[in-house]
Amino acid sequence: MSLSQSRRPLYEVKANLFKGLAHPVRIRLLELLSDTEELTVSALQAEIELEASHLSQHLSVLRRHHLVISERRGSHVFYRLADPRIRELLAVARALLLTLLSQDTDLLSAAQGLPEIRGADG
Amino acid sequence: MSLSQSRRPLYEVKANLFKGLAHPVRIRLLELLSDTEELTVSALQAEIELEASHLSQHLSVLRRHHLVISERRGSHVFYRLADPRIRELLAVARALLLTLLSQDTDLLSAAQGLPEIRGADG
DNA sequence: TAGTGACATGATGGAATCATCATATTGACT
DNA sequence: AGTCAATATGATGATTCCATCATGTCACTA
Repeated sequence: MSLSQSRRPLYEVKANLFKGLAHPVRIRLLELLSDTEELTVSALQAEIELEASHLSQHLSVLRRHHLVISERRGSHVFYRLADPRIRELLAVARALLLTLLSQDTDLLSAAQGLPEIRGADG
Repeated sequence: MSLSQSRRPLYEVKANLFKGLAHPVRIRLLELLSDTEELTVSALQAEIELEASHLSQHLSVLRRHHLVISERRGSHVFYRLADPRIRELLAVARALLLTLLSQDTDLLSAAQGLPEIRGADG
């Protein structure tokens, strides 16, 4: 079982990586961590204003995908990016999107009938 | 409605991008297109051995996310990457994964109880 | 314009993900 | 030990995504 993933073609693993990135809250969390090197859950929560358990679940997803590393020090848990390339990945994605957006202002608005954003009024 | 996406914070748009990438078949398609510049649906189908309509739906998703561009010439439809940065994005993702894999051989195997792969036996 | 090949779209059941709520664990302080 | 703050885990209904099948459209040829 341990190598079941490694045995799979790389694009399976890669899809899994992107799946871990495929949520606005998680993107936001990673970007916060891209800026600040290290943050506690409380600090993250203060930034994104999300219910604690909900935030914790997203952090859990990020951990499972090995995108972040958590470390408990005292009564707080500190999170940081698992690898600097993650920052790079987000940067490339941002650059790509800006290019696409400049090509077509409307871009993803039609994208799969954009699942309505909940909580954050657009 | 047209700018509803642009009005949203970039991480929403970015999550949407990653959502478009979050499927092994679509990753595979993009990688095929990364290698070959331009391919017909038939050619793609020959490579990935997928039911025509199923393939078409994934191509549809990629189109909606503006990741590929399709062009009909005669009785065939040609697909290519919408932007060279997409190739770059995949390359960064690959590099990141290789790093993570070397750090932890087991990597994503435990990731969210890896949704069993259907159709393609690993 | 009938027929065939190449793609695309629509509908449907099932799996996976998300948001919310309740509950459990861990550490600091008393 | 008891309590409170910080964080994580589990369960549930709603939404979204995926795979399969049936049908529809466009282009070429006869």
